[in-house]
Amino acid sequence: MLTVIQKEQKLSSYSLNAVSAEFLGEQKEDVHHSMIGGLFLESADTRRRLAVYCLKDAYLPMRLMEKLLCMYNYVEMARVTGTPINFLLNRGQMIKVQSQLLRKARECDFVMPTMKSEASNDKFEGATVLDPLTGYYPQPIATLDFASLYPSIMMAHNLCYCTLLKPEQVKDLQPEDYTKTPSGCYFLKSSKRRGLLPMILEELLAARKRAKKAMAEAEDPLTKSVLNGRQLALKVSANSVYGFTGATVGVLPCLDISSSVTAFGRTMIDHTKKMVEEKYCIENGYAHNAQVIYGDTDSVMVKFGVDTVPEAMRLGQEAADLVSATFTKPIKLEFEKVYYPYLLMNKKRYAGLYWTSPEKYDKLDAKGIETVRRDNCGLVRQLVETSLRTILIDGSVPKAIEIAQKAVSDLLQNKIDLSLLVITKSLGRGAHAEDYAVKQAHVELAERMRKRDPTTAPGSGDRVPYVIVSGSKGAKAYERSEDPLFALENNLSIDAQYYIEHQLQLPLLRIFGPIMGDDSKAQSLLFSGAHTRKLHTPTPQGNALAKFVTKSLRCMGCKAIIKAGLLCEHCQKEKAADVVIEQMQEFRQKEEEYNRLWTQCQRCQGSLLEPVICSNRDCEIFYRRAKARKEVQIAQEQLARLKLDW
DNA sequence: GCACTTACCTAC
DNA sequence: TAAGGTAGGTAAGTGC
Repeated sequence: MLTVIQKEQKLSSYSLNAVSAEFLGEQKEDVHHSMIGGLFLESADTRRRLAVYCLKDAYLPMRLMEKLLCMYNYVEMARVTGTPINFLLNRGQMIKVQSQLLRKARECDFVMPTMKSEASNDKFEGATVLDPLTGYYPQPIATLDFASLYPSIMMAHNLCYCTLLKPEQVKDLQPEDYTKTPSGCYFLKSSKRRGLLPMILEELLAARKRAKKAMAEAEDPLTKSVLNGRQLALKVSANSVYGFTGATVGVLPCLDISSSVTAFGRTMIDHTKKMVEEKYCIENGYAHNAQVIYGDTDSVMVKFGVDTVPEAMRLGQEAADLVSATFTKPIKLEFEKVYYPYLLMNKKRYAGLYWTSPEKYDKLDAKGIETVRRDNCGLVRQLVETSLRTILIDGSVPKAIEIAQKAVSDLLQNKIDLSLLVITKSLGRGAHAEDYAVKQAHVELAERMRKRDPTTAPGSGDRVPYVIVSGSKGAKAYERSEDPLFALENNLSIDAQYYIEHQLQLPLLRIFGPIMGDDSKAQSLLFSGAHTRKLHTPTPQGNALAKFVTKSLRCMGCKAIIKAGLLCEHCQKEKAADVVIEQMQEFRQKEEEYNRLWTQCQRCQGSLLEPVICSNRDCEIFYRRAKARKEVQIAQEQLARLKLDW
């Protein structure tokens, strides 16, 4: 489950405790490793406690697996791509494309060449990001998107290994038999020969359509979000087909395909921008000149100049249809949503209220800014989020300023919960300081933690949580980073000034600046004045810091802070553990049901590990014979009777 | 103080 | 060993 969660979810922590809290609203019955020996030896009661801790650690991943519909989604992916489930877990995207390619190749009587690929650094030009006309837009902005741009390009132009032509081959062909791509490569048209990649993409997109439909029909929000995960996984799989052709470290790179795909994409976004701006202008009888204020890869944001959401939607829809008609099938430009109001901060950074129906907005959508980045502390994320909400939804800049000022003042008075000041960054590469060219706060901290206790220090790929504590003047941030728990235990004080100048200031100014139309005014309102004066009666640091303790470090009975374990001495007698055992018995029943469903031999109902055929020799022989004599059909009928979707 | 590089994380 | 792609913003360290 760790592998599954790390692959599928973007979280600040991947500990069993954090993940369970996120998806199940439950936590571990934690016992610090130093206590295990003592608990085991002491008495039956303490051994029971130890057992409960172990059981719950086993129980939580099972619950996660069930809640996230892992089996359903992985079985679906395994079937669609023809890839074993353990490959889906332990390997990357390429194996899926390779499997599909092999399957399709056999179907079409091709063999796949074995390439002796030498590590090359060949790069190719990617997508266009239109220069943004940054600023705050109090009027509706319509967004037009190409649906699955890269896959649809490959399908529309029949791009594949088996349709790529060498320039000298082109001479013998009629012009209507091939396409020349904007990057100067030639491909055979589908009327001559259908490419394998386009066929694969069709299947992936059909599966995605099914998932989207199921998502729309689902009622439970979690099921909905899991099905959303599935359709996104299929989308990534479809995009990976393009990625696969461009992966020079892979088994079958073909940059003629990938660079043709991006080249088509570049011409398409330019064409779209031009067409929209040329059509929707005063000269053509419209009230305003439409303006494409931004666009990235497959999307354009259009300011039609109209004042209401319905008008923007109508024009957006019309424009999308108009542009779509100029492209080969299945390329399609879709009108998706209107942003109103819209704050465009920079390339790949914007926020706005997201409307898909004229009655009311769906949500506040934010891209690229601090609220969606895991390497910011909670305070910044929270403050940026509430500021945006207050400004975009309530329309009140003064109220937003008040909130921001309060945060600055709280920070200086040590009133901010330490958990909100924790920054996390992932430890890349070898995870040792010497592997890096420049010193960084989280890397240096990991190094120091390794010296303190090598068993618990973060390793390669882990996310390192840290806070910045006060230190000597002029000390670099990497010298003042500290493990939050260590800071708590040793009563280290937080460097409020650092958090103001290096965490809050610029993100807030980037929001308030464009909205107030004046950077220096925003600067002086937020970061100088009465609220920035540090009160002379500093709160004892212990109190402020003590707020930051994960739940697993609190007694389950009275919530007192304890170093490790389930219950403080005071509550030791309480039987909180019984609850866990009860829950587990309930789960046990579900598990049995689940086992029945998945692990019975289709012929003799014997048990087996993989849901195909058990190790009973007779069954195995039966199965192989059936297959050998092309009696698969019989097996399929049997399956159908058992209502299993083959 | 400034330009440049590196690392991280995101958008698509 | 196995590893989808490129574009791009931002913060902080480094070197002049």
